[in-house]
Order: sequence, then C-alpha cells, then structure tokens
Amino acid sequence: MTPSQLIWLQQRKVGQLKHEPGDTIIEPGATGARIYTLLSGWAFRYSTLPDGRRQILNFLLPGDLVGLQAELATAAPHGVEAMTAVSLCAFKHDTVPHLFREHPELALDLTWLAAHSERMGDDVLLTVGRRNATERVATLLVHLFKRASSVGLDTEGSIAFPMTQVHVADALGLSPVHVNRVLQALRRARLIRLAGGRLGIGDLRALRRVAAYWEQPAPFRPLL
Amino acid sequence: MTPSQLIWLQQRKVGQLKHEPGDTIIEPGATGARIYTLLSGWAFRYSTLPDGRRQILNFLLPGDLVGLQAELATAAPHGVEAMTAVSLCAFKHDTVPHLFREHPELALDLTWLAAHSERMGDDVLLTVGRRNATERVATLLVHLFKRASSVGLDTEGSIAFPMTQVHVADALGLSPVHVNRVLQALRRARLIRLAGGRLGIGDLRALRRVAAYWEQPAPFRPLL
DNA sequence: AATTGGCAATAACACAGGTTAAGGTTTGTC
DNA sequence: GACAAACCTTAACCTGTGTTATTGCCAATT
Repeated sequence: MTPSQLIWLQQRKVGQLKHEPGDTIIEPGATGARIYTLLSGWAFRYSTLPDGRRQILNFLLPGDLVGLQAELATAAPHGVEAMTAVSLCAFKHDTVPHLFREHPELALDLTWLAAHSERMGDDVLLTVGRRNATERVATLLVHLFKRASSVGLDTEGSIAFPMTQVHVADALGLSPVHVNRVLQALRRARLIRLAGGRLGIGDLRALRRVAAYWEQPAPFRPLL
Repeated sequence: MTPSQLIWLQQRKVGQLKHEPGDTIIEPGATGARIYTLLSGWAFRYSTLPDGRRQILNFLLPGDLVGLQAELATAAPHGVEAMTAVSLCAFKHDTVPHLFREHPELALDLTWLAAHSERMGDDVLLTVGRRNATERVATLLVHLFKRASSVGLDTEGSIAFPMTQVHVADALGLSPVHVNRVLQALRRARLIRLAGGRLGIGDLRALRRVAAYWEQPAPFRPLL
C-alpha cells in the first residue's frame, strides 16, 4: 500500500469501537450499517430462519472486513455477533463509493477480498453439504487453527478457542450433542487437544486426512 | 449505464462462445480463466471432494457473470458446467483491472455483484445447514422459479427446467433417491407440477410456507 | 457458603435420510 | 425396431445424526 493510500484510509476512519462477548455488532436487517475492520477479538456472521434455527456463516478474525455486504445492500442481510471482547475500526459512511473514485487500486483489492470471501463461503458449503459430521468438525478445526495461527494468535502450538460447542454446531449444520460426540472421538484419537478454551492439534496431517481436507495454495491477500 | 461505458464494454468483448449440455466451461483448478457473461442457457458452479462427492454451489442463468473469482484468483477454485446449450460473451483478459482504472462506476457495480452473489451463497448455506429435505427442495424450486421468471424464461406459469434430480441432490446436500421422494410428495400435494422438463408451481404461497422461505426485497441489480 | 446460569458430557431412544437394488420410462442411435 | 444409456420411480433396509433428558462442573453473584 502506498503512503497516499494509507493517509487516505486514515482520514476515512471515524473511530474505534469495542464490544463485549455476546454483543450484537450488526443487527440482522439493520439499515445504514457501516463498514468496519476487525482489529482484535473473534466474531461471527449468522442468519436465522423465522423459527429461530441459526446458521453461522463464517467466523471473523482480526484483519477481517465486516459489513461490506451490509454497506452495499439496503439492509444488512445477516447479523454479526462478538464472541470475545472485540475492537473495530469504523469507517465513514460512503467510504466505498469514494474509494472507487479516488483509489482504484484499493478498490480492486476490496473486490479481491469480496471474491475471496465468496470462495471461502463456497468451501463451507461443500463442507456442510457433502462432508459427514466427523469430517465437518475436523475441517472447521483445521481451518480455524490455520487462520488463527496465520494472524499470530498461536502460542506453543495452541490457540485460544473462544467458541462453545453450540457455535460449532450452528456453523456446521449439526446438533450440539453430536458435536460433543465427535469432539470426544477426536480427543480419544489424540487428534486434538481441546480444554480450558484452548485448541491444540495433535497430528495435523492425520486431522487433515480425517477432514478430507486439502490445501488450497494460500494466495496473495491485500490488507484493508 | 452511460453510452461511453457501453461502448467500452463492447470493445472489451473478444467473442462469443457456445457449449453443449454437459460441457465443462471452466475446469476446476484451471489457470488464466477468462471472465464471461452468460447470454443464454443454464449452467452451474460446483466443487468436489477428492473422493468424488460433488457440491453444486449455485446455478447460473442468463445475465449472470461467470468466472470473476477465477479471474481474480490464480487458479479457478471451482468448476463450471453447462446444463443446456449455452452461449457466453467472453471478455479480454485483464478486463477487470482496466475497468477499475477507467470506469469506477462500473467497477462499483461489479463489486456490488460480487457482494450480492456472496449474499445468495449465504442463503444457500442457511438452507443446506438448517432446513430439512422438504424445505430445501421447496426453497430451491421457489428460488429458481422466481429467478427464471425474472429473466423472462416463463411461459404460461411454467419454466423450462433442465436439471436432473441428481443436480438437485448435489445442490442441496441430499441423495438422489430422497430428492425423488420429496418431489413425489410435493407433486401429490399439488404444490408443484414437474414433468417433461418443465416446472410449474401450483400454489406459490403454500410452497413458500413449506420452504420456510421469506421474501428478501429484490434489490437494484446492475447489469454487466 | 449457598445459589444461579451457562456449558460440557453421556445415555436412551427415535427418525430423517442414506444405501442398495430392481424395474420402468424415455430418448437417441445404428 | 432393437439396443443402449440416461434418468426416474419404488421398495426394503439400515445408520448417522437428532431429540430429550439427566448429571456434573465451573464461574460468577449474592
């Protein structure tokens, strides 16, 4: 990123806000939602059916953009909720249109990000649609472990893991009880260590095999 | 779209290509894939697991953009296959970067499209993760019926429906046999008419209720 | 120290949907 | 007009996962 781009972005920043675990960051259906960058903490996007069934769409880690869809749509199509204490960098309203006029390079990066998150969504759909319960859980854990590690959230081979089993269930289309069964099995097989809010992976290669997971080459990722 | 934008787009067009039903339009993992607009026919995006299980990510109807992700990524993350005879409008390589430099308004539309398709993907994930088989099938049929109608593919209350039950199964994370059971039930309930490659909806309101489906306000949709 | 609430663990039971297999149509082809 | 290849349909059976319920643990609160 060039200095002028950086300065421009700084100017668009209107403030920094914090949320507590469990707080709603974006209300589903909210209008005029802002766009944010997640500076620290974990959050998730979700949507629900009229009768309350909830699907977690994805998890948000530091560095992720929040609310691009909500900014471009007239109403936020999904909710966003904090899982830990969270701090966000808020941008002025209409930052996106200005960005396109004044910084086409950054705008292209933004579109790259949108395409990238669509790709991640495709992977999740493959997981939920075609993998069985064990594979789903293994896939999610490998994925989160890698992402958290890549943002430097790992210490001594484990990461802080702020999710409940209900979160895992809602992300994978499973029931909480069955998630528990699968986690027990993975623990007994010494594939994972999960206790006290921390996750460690015993044998990454074996867990990947369980997941029917295979590496996508980690592509260039613009920051914003 | 302004005349100058239109002329510019015309100039970026390098040709028109056709495919037969069952043809692969974009090979999964292909490099240097182009970006297309679907002019006529139906296609779908899919990805597969190493052992062959396939998930259809979404269906492509006339007017849809094909291969934005493939253009921005180094390798196409998913395949695209034609379901009917299909014709595509191909754009020059590097059209996207040029677009951002020369037509920021169009570039914003493009990003809007990317965000929109991510939203559609979110809906599919909700369906596959949290709806039961009947609801899933009903949701898909309502969705496709509405989309096909909105592109003028309907005649006398029915649309040409070129998909096999295997396609439906692969899109919804179900087995073909179970899709058949559900379709029979919907037919018996007079909610749908499905025969001879055509789909009609008997009682849209009732089918929506079955789907646990509710209307998203159809938003402004830029063409490209 | 007692109480409450959220979360994890486990068991018993139920059922939605998967699997396998066997016809039956339709369509195209030589 | 026989044959083959897709595709659809149905049945019988099975299993992975959901449901419901109970217990225990820990942390926070009073």
